[in-house]
Amino acid sequence: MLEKYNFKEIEKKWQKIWAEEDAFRVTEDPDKKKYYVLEMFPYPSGKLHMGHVRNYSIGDVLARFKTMNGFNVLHPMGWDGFGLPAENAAIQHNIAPADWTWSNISDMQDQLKQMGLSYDWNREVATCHPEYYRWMQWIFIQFYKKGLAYKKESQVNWCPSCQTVLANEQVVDGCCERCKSPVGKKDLSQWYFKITDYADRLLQNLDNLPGWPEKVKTMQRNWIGKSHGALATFDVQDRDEKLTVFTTRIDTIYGTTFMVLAPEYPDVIPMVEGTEYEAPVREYIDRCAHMNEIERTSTTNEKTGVFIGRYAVNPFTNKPMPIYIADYVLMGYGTGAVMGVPAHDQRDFDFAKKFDLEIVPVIDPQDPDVDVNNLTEACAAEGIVINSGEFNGMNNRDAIQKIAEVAKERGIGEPTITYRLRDWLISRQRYWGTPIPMIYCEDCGWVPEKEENLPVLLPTDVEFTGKGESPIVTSKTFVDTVCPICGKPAKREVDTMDTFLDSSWYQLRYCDARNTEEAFNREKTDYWMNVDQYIGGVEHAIMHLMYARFFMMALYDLGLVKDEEPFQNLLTQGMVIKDGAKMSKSLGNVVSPAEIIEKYGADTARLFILFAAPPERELDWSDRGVEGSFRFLNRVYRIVYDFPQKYDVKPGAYEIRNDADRKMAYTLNYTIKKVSEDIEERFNFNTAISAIMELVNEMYKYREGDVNEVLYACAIRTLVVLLAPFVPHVAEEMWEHLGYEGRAYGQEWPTYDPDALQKDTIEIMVQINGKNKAKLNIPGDATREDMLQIAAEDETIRGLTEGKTIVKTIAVPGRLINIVAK
RNA sequence: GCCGGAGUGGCGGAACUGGCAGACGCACAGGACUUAAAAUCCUGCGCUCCUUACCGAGCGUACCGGUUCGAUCCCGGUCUCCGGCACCA
Repeated sequence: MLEKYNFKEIEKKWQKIWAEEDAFRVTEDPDKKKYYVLEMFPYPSGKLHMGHVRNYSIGDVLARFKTMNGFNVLHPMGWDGFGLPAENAAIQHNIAPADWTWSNISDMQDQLKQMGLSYDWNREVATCHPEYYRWMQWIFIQFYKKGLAYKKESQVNWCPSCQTVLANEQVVDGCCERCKSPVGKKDLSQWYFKITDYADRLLQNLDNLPGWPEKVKTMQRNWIGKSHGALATFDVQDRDEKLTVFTTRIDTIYGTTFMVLAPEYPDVIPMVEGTEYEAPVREYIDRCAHMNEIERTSTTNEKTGVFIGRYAVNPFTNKPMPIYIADYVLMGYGTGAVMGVPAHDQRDFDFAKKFDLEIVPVIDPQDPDVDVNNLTEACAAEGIVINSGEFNGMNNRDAIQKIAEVAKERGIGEPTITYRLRDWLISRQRYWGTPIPMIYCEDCGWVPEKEENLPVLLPTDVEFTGKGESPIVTSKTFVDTVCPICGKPAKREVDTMDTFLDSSWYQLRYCDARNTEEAFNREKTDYWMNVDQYIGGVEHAIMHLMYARFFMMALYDLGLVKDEEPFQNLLTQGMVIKDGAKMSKSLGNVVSPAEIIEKYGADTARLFILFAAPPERELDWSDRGVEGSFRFLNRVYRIVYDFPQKYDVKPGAYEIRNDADRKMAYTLNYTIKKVSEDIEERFNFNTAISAIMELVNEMYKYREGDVNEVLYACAIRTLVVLLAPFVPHVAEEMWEHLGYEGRAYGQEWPTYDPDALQKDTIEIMVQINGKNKAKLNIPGDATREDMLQIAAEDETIRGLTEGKTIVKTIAVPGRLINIVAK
């Protein structure tokens, strides 16, 4: 070990040793308790950013800590290799997406290795590798056979810039989640997964995930959007059609004065054909069809719509009510038809005002501020039912139950549950993704490729045009094939899978990454799964984390895994920001991990990022703060470097000779306790590190005095071991310098001596009427009675209470005394 | 609009179960070492007031109120910020 902390040489040296020793390889060991730490794998953009550094530093501390605590730790890493940027690179720079991606993977792997992360690289996966997507295709076929995958023609979200369809989850504020372009509509035949079959399980199981942040669970609950209500069926006057609506407020059905259908509602055209209403209705439908998501859902209250010339009959009042089409009704939710109750729904109220429709109040909130016969806005409050025949006088809550029951008896409705969640559209009109292993035969229809023929390889003879069709259609070798059933000429599906499929099961593949016979071996996944701790950004709260849960449930139903949930505990780390804003090129506040590692080393980068904030919170990057962490490592390095020159002593049982020894031993044991608990129970690495800093400060003070060499040797040794999970390179260097066997990382995590934490005398606070007034030294084991007696005999305290009547005294052992005096 | 979360010095943050608010670090100031600087080491560092100084007093965890011997923590209300959902019937 050199006198000066030369991080570059140290880090290079130890990374080489770890690689040579294959130090982090793990295998299943039924005799050891397992622990599976997983960080969300990156998209191989080619460059590591600070978010990655934070994510992987957190995971690495945990993995190393658990290993030192005797667990058999699975800590893998891989690449979410498919995706659009590779294809854009192909269009812009004429590079094959595969070449671009593999080169990025290689670069990023180097960067990760420079961080000294304890990954078992033997288990590395890349979703764009044929040996991975082969099993992705296999899983798709199992889902298909189970009836979970289907192809359907429908109106889909279309990103005009990415030239592909998007899942519902990928449309954010009416814009493409990736490129922010306004999303349009398009009629296409696409593959879907029946995630809606799992809506209730996805929702229910959230209650069994105490290790997940409440925030993420709430977001998923909102997204699934379970809603209790009722269906009610209305006859159309002089027609055979019936209109069924979904409502959560069947108690207001007597207040229905009109009906509204979504413009896409299938029965609209037959109802207007050949009438004077046909032309305006067709025009309105056409106008809606050409609006993009933003125009369509703009939240201005200005309602538009067209009367279709037909009337529906209210089954409870038998009154005819005009039927409209209007774009505020959405085809994708409920039934695409709603009953208009202007008195009690603001949207219906706005619509009624605009089209001069009748407003009939049916709930009286019994509020003096509300005149139900002269409403200026819809009244959604609860109250007493009025104008509703036999139901008058009921509380509206009871009426919801009662009217639904009566409707069911009369065959005009029933209670029902609706979800906001839609089926998952998984087709993408893109090249760089897993080919959907389906074949279309004129005679047999859609047929899966034979499993022994997998993988269906991505063709390389394609042209990247950037037009609205999968580039794979340009391949001369891919499309034409034969039907796996009848052997006639047939055509392959040219669309690829949404990349979120690839990342929905990678945690299973890591358990058995090199298996060429099956996606994963059941025994191995039974040993390693579930993931004990999953770590990643909160931006994946809905999409990735819900898709992965769905996959796991479906695989469970297929009998392939033992649990329904993939991730036992979830930690969502906060963003790394700088100067109060997200790091971005446009703001020019991007700090590159490569620069920091070059200037200070990986250990400093890791230490700072863990020290600056607790993991869930945003982390404000500070260049000065990094220097502080670097200074601390230098300080540690020096105190360890100085050690053998002064004392040729090994740690062992130490004797406490004086107060200084006692204080040193206390700090040492307290630090072990604090660091262990902070990592284990709270993931508060910031306070764990600050405790180690305090230990170092104490050691600097202690070594100035009369040193108990055995105690001091213990402190030095413990310091290095405690630091090993955080700053692995320099910890190993110091360990080696101290002349110990093995590796710091191979040591057992230290335990503390509870006796050393017992103090003979402690200082407690004395309060008078709740205000701090004095301090008192008392024996550490003083009881409540002892404390009160000591206080009563103390002159200072007598002085403070002189002339006052003591009303009450409170004593909390080890903490304080409070005297209430008048 | 509905549902979450947060608000503490100049800054990042700490206070874990209602018990000394501000640990640790950054920044800043002063000192030691040095020909000098860097590095390092030591000291101080919430605000206001009193005091030559020592000592001390008051205020203080977004704001208003409550419970309690005692509140950053519990309860009620208000404000602000962040996140999610949203013409979802």
